[in-house]
Amino acid sequence: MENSFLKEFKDREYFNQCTSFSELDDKLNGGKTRAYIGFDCTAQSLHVGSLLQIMCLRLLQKHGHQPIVLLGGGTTRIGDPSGKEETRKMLSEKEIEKNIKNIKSIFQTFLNTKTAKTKPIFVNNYKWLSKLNYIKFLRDIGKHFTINKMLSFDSVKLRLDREQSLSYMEFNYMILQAYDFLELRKTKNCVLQIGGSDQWGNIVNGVDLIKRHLGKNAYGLTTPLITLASGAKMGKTEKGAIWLDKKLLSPFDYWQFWRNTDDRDVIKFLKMFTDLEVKKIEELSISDINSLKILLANEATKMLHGKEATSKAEKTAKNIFEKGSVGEDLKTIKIIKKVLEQGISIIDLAIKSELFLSKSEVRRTIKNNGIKINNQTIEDENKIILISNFEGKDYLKLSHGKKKHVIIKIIN
RNA sequence: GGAGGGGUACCAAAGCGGUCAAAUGGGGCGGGCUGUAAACCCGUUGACUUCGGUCUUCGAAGGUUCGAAUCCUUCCCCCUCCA
Repeated sequence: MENSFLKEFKDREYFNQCTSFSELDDKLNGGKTRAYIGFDCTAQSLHVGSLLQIMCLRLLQKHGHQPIVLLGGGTTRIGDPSGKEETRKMLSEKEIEKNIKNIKSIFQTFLNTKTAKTKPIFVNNYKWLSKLNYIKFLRDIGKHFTINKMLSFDSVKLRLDREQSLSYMEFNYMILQAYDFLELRKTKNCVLQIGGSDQWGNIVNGVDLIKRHLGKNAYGLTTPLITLASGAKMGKTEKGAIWLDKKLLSPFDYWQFWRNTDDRDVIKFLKMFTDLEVKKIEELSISDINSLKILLANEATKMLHGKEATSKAEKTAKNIFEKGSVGEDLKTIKIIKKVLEQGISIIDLAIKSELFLSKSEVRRTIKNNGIKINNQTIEDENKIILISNFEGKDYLKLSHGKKKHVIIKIIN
């Protein structure tokens, strides 16, 4: 009988590859199982690109298993060459520690931290990696790895094929990741590692190492690389990364990210990134695609930022896009009344709004009819904004294009 | 260690003494069409500007010249072939 976790894992399109599906199936059916995913701590937070991984851990909990979140304090100091064309920047110890702390907080919202039996275990591989003894490590662990095989892994092969340099330090990354798995297998009885499809090689190494070193079984499970219908990779847009952190990306912008999903991706995303039952999702009518996008935005935002922030975001979106008005979720820029009595040029005001990078950009946008005040297109780049432009209210809406809006509010 | 080739804007890639803020493509941004979608079409894409111009940019630093992305010197980095 197929295990409930694995079944839903497949139903939600999380499944890509597994080292030994039937054995893993048995293992999961046997009771509470621990599984881990490693997260890179190169950035100050995680973005949507890691969301599928997080959802895997969430699903694990849902089915009564226990997730282990490995924050790669050690491996981040090395840098995974998988999928990277170049050696990464080296981060200072301080930065990494700060990143870890911040990233950890994300999991508090996605995972259930209350149910004692399945609450997530956080580990930092710096704890064990930093203590390794080189000679001992080479004798105990290094002997299980052949260079021949290591060279055949995509992460290494691609770099070598392109004649790009790969430092010895990075070359060791896969061994360290394998060692992480071994360590967790030993100390936490963690039998499963999940990861993106690009991690397959690293995961298999871990499974092999455990088999050879401990003579025990372990399993690997990977998720597909999500490519958007547009062909782009998920997670980063040109405007910046879609951060899972309200300090870096407001709930409203997060909501908008989902609301703007390509038609062709909506059903897939509903399955992947919401808690709605797969069966129900499949029954939804795609003829009303925009309602589905709103549903997706609501569900996804709720999970990260909570109910209240979500309904605010939805309301603001409705006000802006359907009524052409404003919403309380919009960024508000304060302006002193005195300044307005003298008048402020539209260019200066636009710069103040932080919607533009330079005055040149403001001028250009005005020429292209891209700036509006209270829905009125600005035609003259020399226009002076006065109190009268506020039309009796204490605020006005400044827009850059159709989607970027800011509220300018008068204060004394 | 020897012999060549190369580093140009967000990316790719032209330019190889003035007409170069630098062709072209991609990406981005704005407009149109629409549904806050896709596709398509148009405009735009260093900064500042009193719209006359001004300033900074072609790996780094010097030099030649009235004038340099373009020529010379040194340095740094990358690649190809040989050892």
